[in-house]
Amino acid sequence: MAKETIAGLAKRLGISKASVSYALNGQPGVSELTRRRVLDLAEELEWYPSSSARALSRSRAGAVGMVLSADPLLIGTEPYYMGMLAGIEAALAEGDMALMLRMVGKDPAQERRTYERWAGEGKVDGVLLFDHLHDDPRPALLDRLGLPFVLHGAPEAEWGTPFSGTTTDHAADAATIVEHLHQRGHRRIAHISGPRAFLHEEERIRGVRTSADAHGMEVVPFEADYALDAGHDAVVALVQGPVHRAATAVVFGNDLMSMGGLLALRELGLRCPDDVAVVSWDDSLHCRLASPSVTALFRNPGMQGRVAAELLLALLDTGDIQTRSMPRSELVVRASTAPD
Amino acid sequence: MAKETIAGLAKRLGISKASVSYALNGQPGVSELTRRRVLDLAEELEWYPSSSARALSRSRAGAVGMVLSADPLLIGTEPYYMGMLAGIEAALAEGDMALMLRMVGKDPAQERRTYERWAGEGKVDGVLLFDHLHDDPRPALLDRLGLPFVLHGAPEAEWGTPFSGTTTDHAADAATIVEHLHQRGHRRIAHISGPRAFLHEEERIRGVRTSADAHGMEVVPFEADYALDAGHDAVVALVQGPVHRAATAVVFGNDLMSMGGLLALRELGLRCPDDVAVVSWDDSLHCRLASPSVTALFRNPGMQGRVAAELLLALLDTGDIQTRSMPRSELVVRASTAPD
DNA sequence: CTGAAAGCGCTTACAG
DNA sequence: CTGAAAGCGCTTACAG
Repeated sequence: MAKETIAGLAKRLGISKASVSYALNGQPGVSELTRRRVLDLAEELEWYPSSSARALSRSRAGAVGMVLSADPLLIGTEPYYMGMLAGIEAALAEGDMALMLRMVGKDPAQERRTYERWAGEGKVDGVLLFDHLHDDPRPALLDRLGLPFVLHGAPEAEWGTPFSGTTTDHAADAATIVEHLHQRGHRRIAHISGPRAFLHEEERIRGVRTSADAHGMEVVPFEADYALDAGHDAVVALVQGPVHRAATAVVFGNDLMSMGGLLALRELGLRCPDDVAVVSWDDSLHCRLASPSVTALFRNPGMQGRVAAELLLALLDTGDIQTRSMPRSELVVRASTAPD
Repeated sequence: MAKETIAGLAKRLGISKASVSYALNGQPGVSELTRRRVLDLAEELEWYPSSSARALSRSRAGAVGMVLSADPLLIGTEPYYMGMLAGIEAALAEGDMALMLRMVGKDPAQERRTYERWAGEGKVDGVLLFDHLHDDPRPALLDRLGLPFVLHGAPEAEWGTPFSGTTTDHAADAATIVEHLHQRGHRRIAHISGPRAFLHEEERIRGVRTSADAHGMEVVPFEADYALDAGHDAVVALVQGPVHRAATAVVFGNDLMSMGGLLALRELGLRCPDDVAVVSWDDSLHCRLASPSVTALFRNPGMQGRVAAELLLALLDTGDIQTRSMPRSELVVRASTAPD
């Protein structure tokens, strides 16, 4: 069974290749009857047009790329990524786009070379970008490479972004968390953030401070790196710091750090939530299973991924640059901030 | 800057397209000097050959596919998949192959259609298969489609597999677990497995029974579905069963079920490990963080993924069908089986 | 070692 | 609405 081609179908049906192509692609130029005959034959033969031939003649790869550039260890334990991936993939599949996935370590050079190569080879039609950095070199790079992209989870920008992306109101999320803690009676809180190199962490830090100020609360900021140990060590450092600054609640930038923090509290003989309450900026099974279970912000990674992918599809289709703001995240209140 | 092509490079260098192609692909037919000039120019121009043109003329996509067909919720919370994915991707990247990822629900029809389409379109050169089933229709399907594949985590087969794959000695893993429990003094254990539809679960069940028999231990098998709640409910059912069959240790088929089991024990007022010890067939952060922390089998998903990908690369390259058996997994002993 | 040419399997003006 | 033809950018015998 030699591989069928469009020429083969045309011959079988006694029509031209062009007609087969038009029929296949839902374009005008063929009668309904002919179209049906083509479609039926393709289905009967279980035949699909060659994606590489199509890509070559259309100058369109039919795929979008995604580089996961975090520490593989972190990625593996961060349910956030998988949830997002599922959402992205679902949206892309609906838009008939394949997902090309590349995992590189925390190596910016590798990520850059991947984009250069993808662009040069025409391997993908666009890419999804995460974790917007200060002076992020990637947007300029991708522009230069002519590779369309969507930026996921960018802060709500005052500076009129010249690119597509989903935006999250991190200040609103911060307010949700801070207000919850205020309501629970906390007046001094610590905020263990992820690296400030990420724009969203800057925004969160600012948001927490602003909201705390508004409620007459004090905030101790602390920069960490999302790892379990980082959360642990941050708590140890905080507790061993000057007593007069002791916080009664700690907000962690992700679920892993929250878990590390919980371990540290236990080691230090502090009880949660009685001595120190805990909130995680990401929800996950870890938060649900921990004891005490951890109050967490549900950011709906699946939905966020889906929307980002849809923006990219739209960008590729129509060239429309647009931003979509994500709905405010919901706080899932659990035992770690329970009123005594 | 019009997109460069091989013809452009040839003209710039005053040589033929063929020479450029030979130079690029490390094939004989060009002088070293010419080769260098071509390579240097390509690098200077930051130029890469079009992947679709290459794919079309070579009849090779330069990508392999992977369908994740488990429940998205499960995938998101199962660190096993991400670890494996990282290993796979690393190996593929080294072999200059792209990874095409597709996530479908627990819908066999969707998975099948994905393969049909990938094969028909020539979108991927091969696929990676997981979770070998009883009477698995996929190998025959892929053979019919002419899509090379590697089966990951197949049991050590007596029946001379006609296909490439990594094999795991599940009986040996079972022995590791059972012997550990025997040593800890347990004589009656329960084994909450995943679905028996998976060959590896059958093997594990058999292995546990064999090893238990050898040590004069009794086993209560229980089939579940890997979900958190399934682990929970299984424990409840076991505990509420006939008293004379009460087990002093429970082996869970994965980490999620172990967590569910732990929750159930707590609800039932049973202490772990004092009343009931727990072992998980997969290690993960969950096992490390749970209280008590859970003794678990470390199966090294990253390495397994890497090997599976390497087998696929070899298969695509040379057509060599081979199996590679994975090293025996290591048991990470933690509090859930600690001697009192 | 090099050049001219056919071919991979589609898409898309263009003329009828 | 249909057919003949060029073109997408490579690879690969083939003849020199």
